[in-house]
Amino acid sequence: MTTTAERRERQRTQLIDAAEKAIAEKGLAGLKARELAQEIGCALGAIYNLVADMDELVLRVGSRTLMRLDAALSAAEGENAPSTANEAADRLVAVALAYCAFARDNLQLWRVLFEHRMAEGAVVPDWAVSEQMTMFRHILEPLSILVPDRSEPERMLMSRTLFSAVHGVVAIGLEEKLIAVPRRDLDRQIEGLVRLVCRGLAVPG
Amino acid sequence: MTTTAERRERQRTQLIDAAEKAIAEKGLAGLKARELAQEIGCALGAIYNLVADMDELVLRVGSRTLMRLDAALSAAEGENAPSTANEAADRLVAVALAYCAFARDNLQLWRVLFEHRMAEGAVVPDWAVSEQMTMFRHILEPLSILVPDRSEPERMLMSRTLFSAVHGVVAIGLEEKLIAVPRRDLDRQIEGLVRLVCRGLAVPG
DNA sequence: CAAATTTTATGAACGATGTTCAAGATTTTT
DNA sequence: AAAAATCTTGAACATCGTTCATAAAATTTG
Repeated sequence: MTTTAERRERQRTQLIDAAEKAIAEKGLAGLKARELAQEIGCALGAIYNLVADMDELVLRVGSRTLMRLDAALSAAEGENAPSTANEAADRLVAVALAYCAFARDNLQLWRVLFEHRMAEGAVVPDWAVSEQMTMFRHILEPLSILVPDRSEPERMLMSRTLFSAVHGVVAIGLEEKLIAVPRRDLDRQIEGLVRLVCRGLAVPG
Repeated sequence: MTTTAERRERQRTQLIDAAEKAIAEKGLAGLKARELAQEIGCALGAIYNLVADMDELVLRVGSRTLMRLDAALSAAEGENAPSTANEAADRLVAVALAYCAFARDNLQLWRVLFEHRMAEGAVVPDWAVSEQMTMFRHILEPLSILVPDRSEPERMLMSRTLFSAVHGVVAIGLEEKLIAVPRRDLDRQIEGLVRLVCRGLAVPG
């Protein structure tokens, strides 16, 4: 016997599945309430029993994307923690390249993480905000090898900066409004930037 | 006596003015055809005699934003060209900080440059694409002082990478979905990144 | 177990939106 | 001045997300 709550939860999952698929295939603008309703076989209005509005649906899809991104970066990190400066640099390069690969392979879903804006006046719920810090974690560990003399808050800020820099190169490299950058060149740019930063960090301040 | 063409051109300018103001105040989502028509005192349908569609209007506003951005970066460059590595680094820092300041002062308009997506199937017109390369120019000159041994195409790619990196820091720093970064901290992050890269470039390969 | 009550599902209707187009107003040409 | 070409108008259209009275279903109660 399936309770009402269970069925509802299953339907909510179906809804997010359908939304994820729609965004992946057609972008954020291709997310239509009516198509979702048809896809999961419910009435149009029933969607609003599963989520408050489309914004929440987009946030839930974004949450999934962040989870998968985190898993992809973790996979790129390999087994044991870096112990030398060279290993730390290699680790940072591997994570950065994994970020780029994920963005390329999940272009539309990845874009939603940064391009989506809430409706007028609405605020991003707490659970969605707290997830966002996940990504910096992958950079913090290698950094503590590279610059062990800096304080933890300093390294935190450096993590954010380094992540943002790589993110920028990926974002503009994958922006097809500009001249497209070939895959190899983009990877080279990213590796070059990360190694450059590591070299700069190695030089005494 | 004003010819029809002149009046039309004036109205087109009014339309872009109104669109620019609307985006600056309320963001891209606050751009409404009916409000624009009311603002410039014409019928709703008349807008489509001035621009093909809303996409073109957004591109024209973006073109203006790019012009102003270019002017802001030029102003930050000062008078004479850098001749030493230190001067080149200072120049790059100044340009990067000017980019950040412009983005902050023109947040909504600046965002449109990167967030706007054309309608399904539509392609970005050539004039809009060619404008986009403007920004890299401000970085190329200092780079030729910093790394005179690299080839011009190589420096071109490095310009793009450095611009993208700074852009990323600014973009994520100004993203209010994440925890807001205080103005001073963001400026420090940017200066730190640029100086780090310059230091890395100074070290022999 | 049947009746009453609460909860849920439905899709037509609403208010916005960008865009189109037949018809009327205006300008230009003859 | 008449005729032709052009421009302007705003109602109408197609799509959106969202709401809500009503019907269906599930649950609680007697």
